[in-house]
Amino acid sequence: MADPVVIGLSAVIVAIREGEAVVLTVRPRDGDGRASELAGLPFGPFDPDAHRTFELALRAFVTQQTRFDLGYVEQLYTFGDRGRDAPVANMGPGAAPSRVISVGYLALTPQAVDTHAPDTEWSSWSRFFPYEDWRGGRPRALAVLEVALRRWAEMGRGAEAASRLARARLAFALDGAPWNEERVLERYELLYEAGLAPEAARDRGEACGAPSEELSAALGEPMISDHRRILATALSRLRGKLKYRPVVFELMPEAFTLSALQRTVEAIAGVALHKQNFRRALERAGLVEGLGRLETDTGGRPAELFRFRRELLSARPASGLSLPLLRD
Amino acid sequence: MADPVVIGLSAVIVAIREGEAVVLTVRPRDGDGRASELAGLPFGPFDPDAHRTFELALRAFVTQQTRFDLGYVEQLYTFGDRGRDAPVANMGPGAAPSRVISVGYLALTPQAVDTHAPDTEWSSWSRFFPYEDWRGGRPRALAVLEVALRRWAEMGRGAEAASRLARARLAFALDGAPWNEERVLERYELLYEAGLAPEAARDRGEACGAPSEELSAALGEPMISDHRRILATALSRLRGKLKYRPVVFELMPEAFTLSALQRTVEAIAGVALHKQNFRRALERAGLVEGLGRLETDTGGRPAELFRFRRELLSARPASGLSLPLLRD
DNA sequence: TCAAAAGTGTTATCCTTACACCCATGT
DNA sequence: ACATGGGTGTAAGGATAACACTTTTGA
Repeated sequence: MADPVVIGLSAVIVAIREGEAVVLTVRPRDGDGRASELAGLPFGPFDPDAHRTFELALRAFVTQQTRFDLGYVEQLYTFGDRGRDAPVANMGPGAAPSRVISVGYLALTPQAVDTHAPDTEWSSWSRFFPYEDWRGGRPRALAVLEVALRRWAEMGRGAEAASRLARARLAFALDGAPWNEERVLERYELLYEAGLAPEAARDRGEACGAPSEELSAALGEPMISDHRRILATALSRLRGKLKYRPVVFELMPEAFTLSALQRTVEAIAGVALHKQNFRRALERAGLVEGLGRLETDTGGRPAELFRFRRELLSARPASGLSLPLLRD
Repeated sequence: MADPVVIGLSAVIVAIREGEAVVLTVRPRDGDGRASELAGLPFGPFDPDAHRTFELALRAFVTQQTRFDLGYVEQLYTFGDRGRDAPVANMGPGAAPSRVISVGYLALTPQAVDTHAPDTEWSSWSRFFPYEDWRGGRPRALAVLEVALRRWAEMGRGAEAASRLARARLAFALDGAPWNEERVLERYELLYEAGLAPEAARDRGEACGAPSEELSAALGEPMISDHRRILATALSRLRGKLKYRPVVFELMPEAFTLSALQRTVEAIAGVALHKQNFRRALERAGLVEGLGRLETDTGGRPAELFRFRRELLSARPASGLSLPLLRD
């Protein structure tokens, strides 16, 4: 009756490095030891006999695979749709399973330590989602995508065309629609549905009709199997959670300046924030406490160092940060 | 290496009935056809060959098991910890799997139709979580739990005692701490950890030290395997989501009065709301549109009927409702 | 002395909260 | 007439968004 299934675990491990949000990626090797062309997330099979919980299993294999110790971890989503490439985990020569289900996890860490593990590196978000960064104003990639999306919309029959256009407008802030930074997954899925994301053609088993260099760059780099979908899910979740839970601090060192905190929030949310209003909101929330010490090498006037009042986590329905947008 | 695992699907199907939030429960039968003493959620094995996605599989088995068609569905969480009873799904006489992983889903439906399926019924939340309903002020069950929780806290050694007390205070609004309706899962897990929830003793394989009638009633009815945990996850998610996505409307009929809408929100959130402010917030959000028609059998002045402007779902970053609390 | 980045003050506006009151129907 | 529930107005206080300005360092 119900066939057994193999469970895989995938980890989106996020850190901040030089003001950019980065993700730990790997290049898995095939049987002949050749590294894959595409990057992927750290992933591994879940062995129910060896581990009591998913989370323990995840921590174990990530440490083993990337020599990296996870801190904050949360479950994201369980991906099980057919029609997407199954992860090619190294499961030895047992009976090949008919289906791989993967449980995605989001992990946050305060320092993007170089792991020196083979085939492992920190990659910027924008490598995979070049259109998600609005810190410097509307990203150029969007102009390129807009053309392709409109063409796709026009190809719809009857009411389909209008509906496609409406969805594209909303997701990608076309024709003056407001940008919503949380809808990362929606945008990725639209690009997938429109057949623009290279993964779509690959999953259908078709050769992709090589898009222009420019369009390829605007779409971002594809990843192994459904890993870019998992990454999009992680970014959506993280951008949303930022606002109602104090998760940013999991990405910060013990002591930090308010500007560094703001740059971190901006890197995650992909939008520029209003300095004073950001600080006022922080202060009102009481999330942070001055240390009296100063950071001197800021390039200008020294900045006071602050710490997250971690004790609040257990002491209050601690809320997240508001994102006072900076208009441009 | 990685042993295969069987995946089960569980559904928390929520509706509103006579102003109460209700959940579809079943009483599974064992081999001899005897119905279980405990209620459970509808659940079934996931057959990867028969179904392309989890969601399709879920819809199919729920319809088959309860004769009920699901509308709104979202994935909740994937539960895989060892140490909790595995669901006893009817999987025929194949090789017994070593572990069952269950993917929980939340479903919302506008009418609590009687399904007339055998062993299936609509149960009020409060049967399983009597302390979660603050609509009529602080629930009496909390006074009973408070005594038991303080006893548990005192049993901790050293700093453990203080930490237990602090956690209990926050989760259960003791000593003047504010009530946070979203922390349903946290409360359930605290009761489980404290050994108060009957499931805890059962999972440890111990006989439970029969608590008083009164305490039992305050703790709520236990469920099969980890279903009460799944239910708590669902309630937490739903209470949170209410505030940032217009999900309530999935529980309403096409046309409804504003009071009925408010009663629905109150039933889900378990708190009483301020009428005028609730309406003002609704109006500002523009979520709802008057139909001009009136509902006459209200018991007083007839009320105008409204409809949810469903077109907004695709047209805007539609937000949820604010919960303007009514203080008492 | 100037650039660069830190940090402060102030205002108009909007939203939230809280109060009290009027309206239309059935019995 | 009155009980019951539907529906409205308005003012105080707090949060947000937007403005421009001062301070402290290194080069």
